[in-house]
Formats: sequence, C-alpha cells, structure tokens
Amino acid sequence: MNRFTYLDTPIGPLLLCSDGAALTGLHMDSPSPPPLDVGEWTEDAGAGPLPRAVRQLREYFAGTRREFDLPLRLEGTAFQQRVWRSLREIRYGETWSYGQLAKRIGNPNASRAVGLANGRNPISILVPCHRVIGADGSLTGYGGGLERKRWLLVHEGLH
Amino acid sequence: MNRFTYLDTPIGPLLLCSDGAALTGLHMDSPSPPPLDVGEWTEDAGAGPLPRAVRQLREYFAGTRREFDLPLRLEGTAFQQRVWRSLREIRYGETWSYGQLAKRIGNPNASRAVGLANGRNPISILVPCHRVIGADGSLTGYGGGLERKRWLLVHEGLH
DNA sequence: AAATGCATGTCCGAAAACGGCGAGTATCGG
DNA sequence: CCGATACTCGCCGTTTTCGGACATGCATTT
Repeated sequence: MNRFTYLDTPIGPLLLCSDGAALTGLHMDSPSPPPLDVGEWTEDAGAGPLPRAVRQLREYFAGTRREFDLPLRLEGTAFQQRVWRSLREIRYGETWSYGQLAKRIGNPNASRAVGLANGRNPISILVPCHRVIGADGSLTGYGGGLERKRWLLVHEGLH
Repeated sequence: MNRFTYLDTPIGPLLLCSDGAALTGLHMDSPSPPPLDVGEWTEDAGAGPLPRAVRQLREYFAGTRREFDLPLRLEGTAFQQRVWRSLREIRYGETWSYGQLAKRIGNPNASRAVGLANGRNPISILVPCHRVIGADGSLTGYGGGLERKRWLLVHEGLH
C-alpha cells in the first residue's frame, strides 16, 4: 500500500512518501527507511503519484517550474490544517512573516504557534514552509537546516 | 463492520459487541448505543460470533454450561493482557485472590494493579473477572456492582 | 538599542493521584 | 487468651495534571 522513493537534488537526497493515491511526505534528513515501522512500506519509484512528483520536482530544481500540481494528503490537527492550507497560497518567490500567516488564518496572536505548526509540515517544498520568515527578515529556522532554506529562497530569486 | 446486540438475563440486559470476527465487549450498565461514536456500529443480532455467544450465555444462565468457546479480541496494555489471560484460567466455581493472580503473572506485589486491570476487563463473564475476590474472602468490588458479582458467584455454587 | 512580558497551539517528560490489595499492628470484647 | 475489626503503610500500573519548550511578534520598559 504505502510506497516511497528517493530523489537526488542540489540540496541533497529527498525522500518521497505516498499512500498509493496521494503524497503523504517529503523529508530531507530522514532515517534510511522512511517510517521505522517496517513492513508497512515498500520502495517503488513507479507507484501512484510518485513518478509525477519526481518529474515536477526535477523541473522545479531545474528552474523550469514554479507551481506544483499533485495530490497531497496532510494529516494533523485542525489548527495545523489551516496553517498548511494557508502556506500553499504563498506564491513562488514570495515570502510571508509568521505574524502575517497567523493573521491570515484568524488567530492574529498565534504567530508562535504558527512556527510550531510550520515545523511539523510533513511535505516540505510542495507545502512551501520555507517561504515564511521572521517579521524582521531573518530566516529564523527550518527543519532541514537554515542552509537549505536559504538555498530555496535564493533559487526562487530572493535576496 | 462492528455489530452489537442485547441479551436479557437474570442480572439485567447485557450488551454484546463484535468486530465481525470476534467478540470485543460485554457490558452491563452501558449507555444505550454501545460506543458513543455513532456510525461505526450497527445493531444486528445475527452477525458474526454474536448468535453463538448469545446461545452460550443463555446456557450459562440456565445452568447448563460451565465453559465458553468463543473467539475474543482483547485490546489493552501488555500487563492487562497478562491479567486477562490469567483470568481465563480460573475455572467455574473457583475463586482466586488478587494476590494469587498477581503471583501467577509474575508480579507478586502488583495485586493492587491487578485490581485496576481487572476493572478494565472489556468482556465481563466470558473473561471471569468476578471470580477474583479479596484475600480475606470479601468481594471488594465489581464494575457491574457487587450485587451482580455475588449473584454470579452464588450461581456458580459458592458460599 | 536592548531587555522584558504576554499571547498562542502542541508535544513531551516528570510527578502526583488513584484504585476492585494485602500484610502487619493495635485495639477491644468476650 | 483468642478472634474479629480498624487503621497504617508499602506496592504497582495507568491516567491525569502540570510545567516547559518551541522556526514569533508587538507593546512596554530600561
């Protein structure tokens, strides 16, 4: 049922996970086999949405793609869902601050909680959590390391 | 998938629950529909192991059956599993003390914890938690009320 | 300019409370 | 002297509670 594959990119190998119908994860520094509960997962680059995802990601890193068109499945609390949905409204080359995002989802004071939800984003890049930075312009943090965050933003033409 | 039915007995109506293949619950004073998350449960006396369970329970209350032969599915912690498995070794008309049971499962001092696990037994009667009493012979406690515990033990020929 | 305090959602670890007990004393009547 | 009852204290797994830590930002204070 659950399939995964790897993809080499300028920011290192990416691990893509799928439940067969939709993408469920895109991780950077993950342990070799994705979820540690073996037996539930099989490596198979040709299964479900994976081939299309790989193609679109290659185009993104080649600089010929700015938007993704892929089925995603995001599991999380109601609050996290709202945050992640908002993230997908940030366009290529654009950045928001944590506070702006907080305001956008109706909890103006939850900027800090937004940061936390941001860090729990299970599908990096496709859900562009790297496009959220501090109100003063600092990068502040990134699950995959600030280096990668900087690389992605520069790649999208910033700074 | 999940089915349930009711059975009238001398100690009041019993609620039997099944996942389709095995019995998962036998409750006494439960809220009308078994699990409150509606939609997952359907009343159907003819489904899976329920008819056989009803027949065997009728025989038990009629006094013509002393052992059960039914598929059970018990969900709980490792400790609870051990306790419940041991419970099924207590024969009809026999009683153990909480301390004896604790010793039996290898935690001689866990008699009190045994009481707790005992109270969480999801399948009354079939997993005969009523056959465990205090070391001094007192009944001490029962989920369905001490009256029912006394009734069951007397029915099995004790005291 | 730098430091402080507050608001916010979620997870995690520690600590405490809570029982369907039992064994060992103390007390009190017969 | 013997037995029954009451009280205290240790034991143990599970649940609940609580306090902190965070990918922040804004208003106040020093």
